Amino acid sequence: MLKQATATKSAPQAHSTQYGAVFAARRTDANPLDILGASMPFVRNVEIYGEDDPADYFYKVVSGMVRTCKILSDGRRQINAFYGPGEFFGLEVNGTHTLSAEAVEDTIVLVIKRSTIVTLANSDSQVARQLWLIAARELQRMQDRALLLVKSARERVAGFLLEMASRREDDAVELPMSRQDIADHLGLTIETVSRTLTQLTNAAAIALPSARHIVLRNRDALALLNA
Amino acid sequence: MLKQATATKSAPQAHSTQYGAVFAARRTDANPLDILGASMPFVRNVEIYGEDDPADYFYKVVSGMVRTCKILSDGRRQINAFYGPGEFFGLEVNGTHTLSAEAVEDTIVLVIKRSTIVTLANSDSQVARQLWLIAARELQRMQDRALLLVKSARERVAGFLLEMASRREDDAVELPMSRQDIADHLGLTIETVSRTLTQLTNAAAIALPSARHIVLRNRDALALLNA
DNA sequence: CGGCGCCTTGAACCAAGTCAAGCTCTGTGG
DNA sequence: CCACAGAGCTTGACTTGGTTCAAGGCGCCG
Repeated sequence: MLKQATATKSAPQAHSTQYGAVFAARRTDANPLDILGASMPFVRNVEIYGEDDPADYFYKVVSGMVRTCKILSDGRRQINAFYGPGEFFGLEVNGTHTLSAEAVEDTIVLVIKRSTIVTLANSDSQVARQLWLIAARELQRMQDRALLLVKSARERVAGFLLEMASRREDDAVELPMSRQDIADHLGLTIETVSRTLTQLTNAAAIALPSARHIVLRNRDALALLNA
Repeated sequence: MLKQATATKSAPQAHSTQYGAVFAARRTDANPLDILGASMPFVRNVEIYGEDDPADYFYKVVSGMVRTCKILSDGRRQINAFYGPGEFFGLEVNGTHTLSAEAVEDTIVLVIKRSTIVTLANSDSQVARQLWLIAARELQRMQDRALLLVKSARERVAGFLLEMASRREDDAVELPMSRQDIADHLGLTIETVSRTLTQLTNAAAIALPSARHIVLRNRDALALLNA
C-alpha cells in the first residue's frame, strides 16, 4: 500500500468574499444554472473547498480541470473524480462537503450560491429536474468507478483513458493530471500506471508522444482489454 | 480474475399484476412513502427486477435482504449493495434500472409505483426532500464502497463486517449472504474472504460460531485494521 | 548549465488469485 | 432415525500481478 499524498497549496481564503462578483457570468446559455453565479480562477493545486467544509456553494467548471479527493487516515489519497469543462461538482444534500476539491491545472469555475439554487429549484421544476440529472450522473460515475476498481491494472488504465477521451471527439487526449493523480484515482501505484501505459503503447493500443499527451490508436482494443 | 456468477432463479413474472395489492400496507409510520404501495414476498435468489428493465417501481425492504448487481461481459458478477429492512432501493432518475435486484434470502419488499412517488413529490416537499436523502445515501454508499475497494483484503472484509453490524445494535451479526456474495461485493475471491475471516478469528477480532453467524469481539481492532 | 520535478525502468518481494482437496452443514429419501 | 448427496465453506500448495525499493532519464525553468 502506498502512503503518500501530494502536498496541496492551501488557498488562504478560498472564495469567501474577496472575489465576489468580479467576473461577469456568461449569458450565452439558456440554462438558468449558467446565468447566475460568478466566475472564479484557481491556480494549479489550489484547494477550492475542503473536506468537512460547509457546502454553501455549488460549482461548474468553465475551463481547466478539478479533482475531488479524500485523504485516508494512513495518509493515502483517493481521488474520487475529475471534472472537466461543463461539468458540475460540489452538490451536497446536507450542508457539508464530504470530499475536498482542488484545481488540477489553472482552472476557472462558476460559483453559485447554494441558497440561490435551492430557492430556484423550489419555483422552477426544470431546475429541480436538472439537479436530479446532475446527482444521477454523479451516482453513475461512482458506480462506474467501483466497476473499474475490481478489474486488473490494464483494464483500469484503459477504462480511464476511454473516460477521459469520451469528453472530446478527438482521439488525441491531453491529460492535465500527473501520474500520481491517475494512480490515486485508479487505486494503483504510479509505477504500475507508467508500466501499463508503456505496455499499451507496445501493444499499439495508444501512442504516447509525450508523457501527458496520449493518442488513442485502437479504441476497440482498449474497450476489449480484459486480459 | 474470477469468472463465475451464481445462477439466479428467474422470476417468471416478477411482480407485474398477480400480486397486486394482496398484502395490506402498514400504516404505523407517519412517513407517506410507507403508507402507499403493496408488500410482496420474494423467495431466496429470485430476481426482483433485471438490468435494463423499465424502472416503474420503487422499493423498500420490509424484511430479509436484497442485493443489487451487474454481470460483466466476461461473466464476473459485481454486487453493488446489500439492502436490509427499512432501506430503499431501485430509485432511478431516468426510467431504466442500471442494475438488477435479487432477494438474498426470503424477503418481503414494499413496492411503490414510480408515478405515485413522482406525483407525490411534486405536491409534498417533504417527500421530495426524502427522495433527496435516499439518493444522497445511495451516493454515500457507493463512495464508501469505492473507498473500500482500494484497500487490502483485510481492510475490505473488516469494513464489510462493520457495515453489516452498523445496522443492528448487537455485536452478533447474522450474514444472510453467501461467501460468494461477499466476494463479489468486495472484489475478492471466496477463498480470500474465507481465509481473511479465519485470520480475523485468530487475531481475536471476531468469533465465528458458524459460517454465517459472526460476533464482533473487537470493533476497534477491526476499525484500525490498516495492515 | 545545473537543479529539480516528474516519469520510466529494473529487480526482488509479497498479497491475492488459482487449482485442488477435504470438511461441514443441511435437507432428503430409505 | 440414519445414510447419503450436494452445496457451501475452509485449507493447502503453487503461481502471478502489482507493489516496493532503487536507479536512471527527460524536460523545464532559473
